[in-house]
Amino acid sequence: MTKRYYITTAIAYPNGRPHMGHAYEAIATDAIARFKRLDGHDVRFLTGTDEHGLKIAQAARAAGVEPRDYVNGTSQPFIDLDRQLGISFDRFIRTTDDDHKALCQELWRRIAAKGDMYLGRYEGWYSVRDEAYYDDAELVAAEDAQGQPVKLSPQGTPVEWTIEESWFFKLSAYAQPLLDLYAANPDFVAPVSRLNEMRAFVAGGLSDLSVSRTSFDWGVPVPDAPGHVMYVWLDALANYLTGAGGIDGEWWPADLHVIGKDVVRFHAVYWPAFLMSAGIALPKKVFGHGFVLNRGEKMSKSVGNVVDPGDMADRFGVDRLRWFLLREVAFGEDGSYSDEAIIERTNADLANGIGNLAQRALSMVAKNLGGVLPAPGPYDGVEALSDSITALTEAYFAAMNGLQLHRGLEAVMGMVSATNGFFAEAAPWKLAKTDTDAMARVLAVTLDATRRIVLLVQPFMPDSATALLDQLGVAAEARCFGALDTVVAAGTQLPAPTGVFPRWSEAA
RNA sequence: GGCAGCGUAGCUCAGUUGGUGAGAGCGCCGGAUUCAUAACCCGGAGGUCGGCAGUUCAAAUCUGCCCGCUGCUACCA
Repeated sequence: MTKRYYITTAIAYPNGRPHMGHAYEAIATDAIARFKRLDGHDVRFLTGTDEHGLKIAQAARAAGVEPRDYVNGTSQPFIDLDRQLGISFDRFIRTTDDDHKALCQELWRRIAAKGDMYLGRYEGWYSVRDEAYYDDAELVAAEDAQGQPVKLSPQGTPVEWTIEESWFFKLSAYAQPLLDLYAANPDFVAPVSRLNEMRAFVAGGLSDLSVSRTSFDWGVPVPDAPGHVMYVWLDALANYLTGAGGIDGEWWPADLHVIGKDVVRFHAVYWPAFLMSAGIALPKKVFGHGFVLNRGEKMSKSVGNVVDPGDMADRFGVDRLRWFLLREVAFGEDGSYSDEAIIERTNADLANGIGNLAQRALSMVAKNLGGVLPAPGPYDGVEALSDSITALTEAYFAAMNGLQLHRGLEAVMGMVSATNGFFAEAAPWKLAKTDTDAMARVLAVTLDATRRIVLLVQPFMPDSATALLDQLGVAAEARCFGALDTVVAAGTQLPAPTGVFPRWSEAA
């Protein structure tokens, strides 16, 4: 029976254009999904957009269109970006999808049936103009026409203390169950620093959660409660169930929710509490990745450093961008990107490293052996190389299974370095003049090491890896990790080699 | 304010329970080489291990204080 693996990204809020953070999360999650597929799992990969809520309704109104039409337009760029970046999702869910809305209501009914929903009052500073509540801390001090001090919303509109009817979820009842969950399964939230934060937060006591609103209607209607729409997070989190095939979906529970560090609480506290209440299994793991910053700064229009990830991919190439983000940024930590850093990193790793390794060995086979792949055989350093490759392959799998994507690539680069070292030491270009049999063996050993390297790099750079595997004569059915030890048969005719990773020069 | 973490070569970071002269990658400089995408290979320079004071025969590694940074959280107004 094939192992199954259900992985998700957070769903994006399409009230603007996708930015680098979306691209980063999609790429990282895609790499994990591809890794699992190559590792023999039957994978379900879900991503999408979170289309309900007040802000969308406001944006639609500002644009003079219906919310539904508005999100039809704004979710499309996210889909387009995913396709451009080679994101191998199985479903792009939109919370406005009919099956999702039905599921939300079913989830609500289950929670209500458990007795965890009650009607109460939600109080706060409300701006009629904005149709929004604000925290005390968000208000700004100002003066009215009489010079009296008043508080205004961040938009400068008047606010008044307002009480509205709201359904509440008995989150307070789940503090201990959540603490038990963290204790029994310390891997539930990663990195561990996030788990510790959640534990501290929950240990401090939980208040019940307001999970419906009557002040706007762009959301999923609460069953049997006219005028109420669901709290957007309840709606949004439920997408993982919808994407699993329904409330008792075949893909549930999820193996991994990949999310940004800013929404860890929703996924590590609220979500499991909702699920426990509804009597549904919990996801296995929640991973909060860091943010990628443009030259270490948050993108902002005033700083003028807003970067369109699609433009970036066009300029550098999708695989270069994917490689950079996953190799340079420690997965789970914040990272920084810039043109210079991307060029430097990818030139070093891809052009000088993997690409050059493949090219130097392949071109010798082409020139000296008519492009016919020779058989590997003994030579000084072959065993040491083999040992090194084996150890680093293990390191790669350990890192990948532990979601240390950057460590996985570090191991791969170690393999590249070891292979280049072997090649330089054996100097097959000298053997070409003295011992062509030895030369052939050395080239074959080098190419097989290269084959292993490229196999492992597939989750990160699917297109480039495919091109390289074609050049290495690797059959389409011999590209999964189960075929790592399947050496390409000697005598295979290889195509004429062409560089896959051209060196980036400033002239370009 | 509380809790947690961090501050090590230009950059990103490793550095088990304190103990050979403090490391890796990238960048930089030099050498060698020519199969290859001026790449690869070899070597080198460069660090008060945030600061101060302690504990110890011995501290980047332990303790205290200080400075700076980050995350979570609370509160005042």
